[in-house]
Amino acid sequence: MGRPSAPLLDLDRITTAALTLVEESGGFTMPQLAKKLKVSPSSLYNHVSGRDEIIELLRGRAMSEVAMPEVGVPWREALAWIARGYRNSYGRYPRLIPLLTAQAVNSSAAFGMYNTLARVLTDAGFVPADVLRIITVLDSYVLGSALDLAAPEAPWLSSRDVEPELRAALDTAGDLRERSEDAFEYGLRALLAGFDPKSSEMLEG
Amino acid sequence: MGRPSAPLLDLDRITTAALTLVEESGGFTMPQLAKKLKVSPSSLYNHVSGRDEIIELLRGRAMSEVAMPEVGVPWREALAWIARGYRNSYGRYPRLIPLLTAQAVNSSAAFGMYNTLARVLTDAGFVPADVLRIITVLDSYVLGSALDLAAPEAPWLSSRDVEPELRAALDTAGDLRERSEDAFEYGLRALLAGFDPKSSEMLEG
DNA sequence: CTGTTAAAACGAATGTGATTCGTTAAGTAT
DNA sequence: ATACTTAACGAATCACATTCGTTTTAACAG
Repeated sequence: MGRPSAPLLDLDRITTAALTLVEESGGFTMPQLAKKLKVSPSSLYNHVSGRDEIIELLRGRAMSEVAMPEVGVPWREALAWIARGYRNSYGRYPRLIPLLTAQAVNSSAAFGMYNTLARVLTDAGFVPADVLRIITVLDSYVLGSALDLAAPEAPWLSSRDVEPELRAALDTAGDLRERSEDAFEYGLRALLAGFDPKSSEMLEG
Repeated sequence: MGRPSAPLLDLDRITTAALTLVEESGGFTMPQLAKKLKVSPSSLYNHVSGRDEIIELLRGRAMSEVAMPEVGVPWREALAWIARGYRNSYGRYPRLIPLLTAQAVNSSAAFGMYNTLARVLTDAGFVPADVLRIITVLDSYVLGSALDLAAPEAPWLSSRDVEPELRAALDTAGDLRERSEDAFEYGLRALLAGFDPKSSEMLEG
């Protein structure tokens, strides 16, 4: 065939097609991706170094939608804002999470967020050690919540060795998205209430 | 060769060898596994249905070491105990996490833990909806913390677009294991302090 | 224009990995 | 002993990621 008049591929189209495949089937392969783009698998290598780079593009796409809070808002609100944005960016594409966690992070998209978090927390009066702790905690919590969202519904309902207390709890549940969202807000409230710059100052003198 | 006098394989040996490979190299393939067991790849299929079953065996192995708290301990202590045990069971084999999160859960090992959590929380006075929320939150937090532990050290140190507040926070950090452990305890304390059966009653009654 | 270079597609080939199948030999129950 | 099952093997299949050599065309320099 040779080079076409108008390029058939670019990073944006590749990313979009890959994301569609991931949402549809929970994964993607190079042949599938090529087929969706009406192109041969080897053509993809004219634009990306390999499959791993496509995964990093997907990470970037997911992270690109996280908005930072304005300056001046109270620190708890700022933290809540960032955490929600971070989680929502993953929540939009839940089946992407297992792919992203299987590979080391190469996207610099996360750094803007970490910087903002550090500034907000420092201004709030937390000592540096606690700033690091809180950033780590929020990061873990958001990622874990996103994973929960990606989990299948099944295990909660299937088994028969469920005792009454657990049964009662499970019976209050709506669908996965709703339950996950609800639990996320509940835990976020608890976390933020548990963070306290006062005790941070006291510990270090 | 034909059938050997003493069986060369069993589930335990397969699981142990796979776990060793995962810890050494972050993953395993059937040929690698077979080689480590001095056996041909196809022989493995006499004992397991496929690679996925081996991953479930690994999940079971990791979970088997979680101890439940005695009855009668205050609910916050009981929760902390379970959360730590759950996390440690993953923390022992950090490189296993990405494998486990990439696949749906089939192991029933988690149910004992969920049942215990539900009983403890119900006895503490939480309404069923909050019981479910707290279980979900703890599950997410522990899994997220384990993932954090599996992450590579690199990204924190490499980049140069790190602002002063973040820089100061990062400079307080020891090695990954220590930092992760420290942050986990910090967040767990915050979470537990933020949970309150009193407000649980008020909202519904 | 015209000739050169780079870009972007292709098909064929390679190597690895998971899994299946037919065969063989050793244990086990009748 | 005979028949059945278990557990190994080697060969074969299929899917996938990636590389390479080739071809066609776009962009550009003279």
